[in-house]
Amino acid sequence: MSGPKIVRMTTPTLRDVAQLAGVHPATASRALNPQTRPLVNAETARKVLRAAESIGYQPNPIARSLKTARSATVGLVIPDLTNPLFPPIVRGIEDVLTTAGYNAWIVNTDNDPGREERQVESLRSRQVEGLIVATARRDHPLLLRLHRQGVRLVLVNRRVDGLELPSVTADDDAGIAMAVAHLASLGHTKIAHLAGPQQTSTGVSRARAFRHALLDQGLADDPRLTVECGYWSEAEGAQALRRLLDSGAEFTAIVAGNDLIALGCYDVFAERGMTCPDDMSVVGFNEMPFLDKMRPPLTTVAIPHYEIGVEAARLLLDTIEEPDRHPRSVLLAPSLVVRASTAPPR
Amino acid sequence: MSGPKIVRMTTPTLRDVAQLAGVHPATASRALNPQTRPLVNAETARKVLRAAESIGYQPNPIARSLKTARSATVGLVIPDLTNPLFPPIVRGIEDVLTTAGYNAWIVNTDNDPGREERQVESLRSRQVEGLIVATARRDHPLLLRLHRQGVRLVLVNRRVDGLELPSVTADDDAGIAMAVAHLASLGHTKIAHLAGPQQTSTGVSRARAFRHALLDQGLADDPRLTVECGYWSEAEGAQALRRLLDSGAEFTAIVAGNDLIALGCYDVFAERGMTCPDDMSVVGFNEMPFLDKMRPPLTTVAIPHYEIGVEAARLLLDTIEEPDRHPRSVLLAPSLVVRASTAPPR
DNA sequence: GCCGAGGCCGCAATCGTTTGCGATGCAAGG
DNA sequence: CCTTGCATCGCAAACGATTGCGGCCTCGGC
Repeated sequence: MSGPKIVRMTTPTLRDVAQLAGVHPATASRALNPQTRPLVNAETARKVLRAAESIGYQPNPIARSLKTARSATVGLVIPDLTNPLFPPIVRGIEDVLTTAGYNAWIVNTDNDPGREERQVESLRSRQVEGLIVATARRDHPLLLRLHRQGVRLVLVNRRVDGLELPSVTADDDAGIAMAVAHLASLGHTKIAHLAGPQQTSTGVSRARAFRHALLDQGLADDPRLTVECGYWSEAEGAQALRRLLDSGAEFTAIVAGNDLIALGCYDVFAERGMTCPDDMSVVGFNEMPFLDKMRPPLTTVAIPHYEIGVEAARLLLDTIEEPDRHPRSVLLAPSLVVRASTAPPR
Repeated sequence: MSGPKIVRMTTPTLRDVAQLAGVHPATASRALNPQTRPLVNAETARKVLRAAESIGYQPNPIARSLKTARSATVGLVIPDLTNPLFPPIVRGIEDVLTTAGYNAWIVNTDNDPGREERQVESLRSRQVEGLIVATARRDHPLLLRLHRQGVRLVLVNRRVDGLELPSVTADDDAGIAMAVAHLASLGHTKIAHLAGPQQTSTGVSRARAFRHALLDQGLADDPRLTVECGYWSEAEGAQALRRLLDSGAEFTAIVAGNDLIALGCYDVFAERGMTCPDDMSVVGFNEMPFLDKMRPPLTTVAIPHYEIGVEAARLLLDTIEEPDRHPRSVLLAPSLVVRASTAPPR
C-alpha cells in the first residue's frame, strides 16, 4: 500500500536536493557547481547530481545573483529595435552569449539621453555584468561616467571621442571608398554625400572617408555637396536631399550615410518626378533587409551584421573574464553590393 | 576645514538610508513603499524619503524578487526578432509595461520547441510574472502545461486549440475578405492562396476566411489553388508558388498568408520572367515596413502592430492584477492598403 | 603510537529586502 | 487607576543560494 502522494507545491530548492542526498546544502552547492566540485568526494557528488536530476532541481538565478553580485546577463542598449539594422546584430550577440551561459537584456533608448540613463540604471540594478552599447555619441558623458565606475562596456557601430573602449565597427573608410570608386567608375564626377549625424563617430568617419575617397579618385571636393542629417532616418534623409536640391547645387550621384537615408531619397525622387538611377544614382550603407526588392533595388555597402553582434559579444565576454586586458577593437570588412540604384550619369 | 572625503565603494542599501534616517531598516522599507507607507508616521516617512533621496538609494530588484517571488518583469516569447513584424509589437508591449513599472525579457525560439522550452524555463526561473507568447501553435503542449501550472499567458497573433487564453489578434476574416473583395473588384476570378502553416491558428483562420470570401464574391473555390507554406517566410512562399505554377493551375492573383510569403513570390516572378501586377497580382498581409518602396509596392492588409503590442501588454497586466477574471480576447480591425502589386487581369 | 597533513564536509554568515509578530507609548474609556 | 485600543516601530526570520572557516576523520611518516 502506497502512502499518501506528496504534492510538491513549491519548486525544488537546494535544501531539497541536499536532504534527498543526505548532505548539507553547502555540500550540495559545491557538488552542483563544476568549479567547486573537486572539493567534494566524487561519490557524494554523484549522489547529489542524481538527487538534483531526480527532482528536477534548477538553481534559482535570483538568489545566486544576490549572493554573488553576478547575474550571467549583459545589457544591450540600442536606440530602437524597430530599426532593421539591429535585429540581426542582436541575434549575433544572443547566440554567442547563450552558448557562454549568458543572457541579454534589451532596452530601447529612442535616442533620448534621459531615457537612456534610466534604462542603464535599471540594467545596473539588475547586476548586469557588462553593457553592449549601440547608442554612443562622440561626446557621451554617461558612457564616460560608466567607464570610470568600472562598468564593462563594448561599443557597436560607434566610438566615443577620447575614450579607449573596445568596439566593433564596420570599416567605414573602406566601405565609402568602394562606394565612391564604384560611382566614379560609372563616370560620375559630381557626387554628393548625405552625412549621418556628426555627433556620432560613424557620421564623421564616413564623411571624412567620403572626402578622402573623392581625393583618391581625383575628384573635386565641393563642401556644398555634403549635407548633414539630424538622425539616421528616412525622414531626415529626405529633408537633407530637399535642402541640397533646393540649393541649386549640381550633382548626379549620392552616397548616403546609411540605407535609411538613401531610402528617404526615394521619397524625394517621387515628389519631384525624378527617376533613379536615370536622373540620380544612390548608394546606401548597411545592407538592411529587403533592399533587393526595393524600387529600384538599392546599391549599398554591406556589413556583416550578425558577425558584428558575434564579435561584440566576444569582446564583452573577454573583458569580463580578463578585466584589465588592453581594450581591443575589431574592424569588419564591408563589401559593395551593386544593384540598380546606380548607373552612368546621363 | 572639511573632513576626509568618504568614498562610497558600494551602492547604497536600505540599511544605509535607515541608519541615516535614524530608523530601523524595516521602517525604512515601509516608508519607501507607497503601499505600506500609511503604516509609518508621516514625519518619519518624510525623513526616510529625504535620506533615500540624499544618498541616491535605489532598491535592489534582485533582493526584492528573492523575498517577494515577484519581479516586475514579463517574458516575451517570439520566434525571431529578425522578422520585421515583431519589433513594432515589442515596442507597443514595452511602452505600456514600462509605464506600469514592468520590464520585458525578450527571447527568440527560432520555432524550435526544444529551444522554446529552455527559454521559457529560464524566464520562469527569473520569476517573470507572465508570458506574452507569439509562437503559439494550435497544438502546443508546452503552453497547455504552463497554463495548467497557473502561469499567466497572453497570446499574440495566435490561438491554441481548445484553450481559452487571452489573445490579441488581427481580424483575419475581415482582412482576407477585404483582400479578395479588392481582387474581385479588379476583375480577378481565379485567385490562389498561399496559406501559412496550418499548425498555426492564423494559418488556418486565414485559409478559412479565404474560402468564405470566395463564396461571398460568388467565385468558385478550387482547392487546388490553395497551397500551404511550411513557414511564414520568403523562401517558403517562393517554394509554394513554384509548386503551384508547376502544377499547371490557372490563376491571375494571389492572396498571400503574409507579407513575407508575398515577397517570396517576387523572387519567383523574377526567376520566371513574370511581371507583377501585369502577369499576376499579389496581396500580402501585415503591412511590414518599407513595403511602399518595394518593386512593385505591395498591396497588403495592414494591421495595427503597435496597438497589438499595447493590447497584449494590457491584457497581461489585467490577468496579473485580476487573476481569475474571465479570459478576454481582443480582435483588431485591419485595413487594406492598395498599392501597385494589384491590377486588373490581362 | 603519535603527530601532521590533507580530504571532505558542515556551520553559519551573508547578499538586500520584506513582513508577521510583538513591544512600546500614549490616549481614551470605564 | 486600570484596561483597552491604536498607532508606530523594532526584532528577527525568512527568500535560496555561496563561501570562509574550522572540525573531523583517515592515512602516512616517523
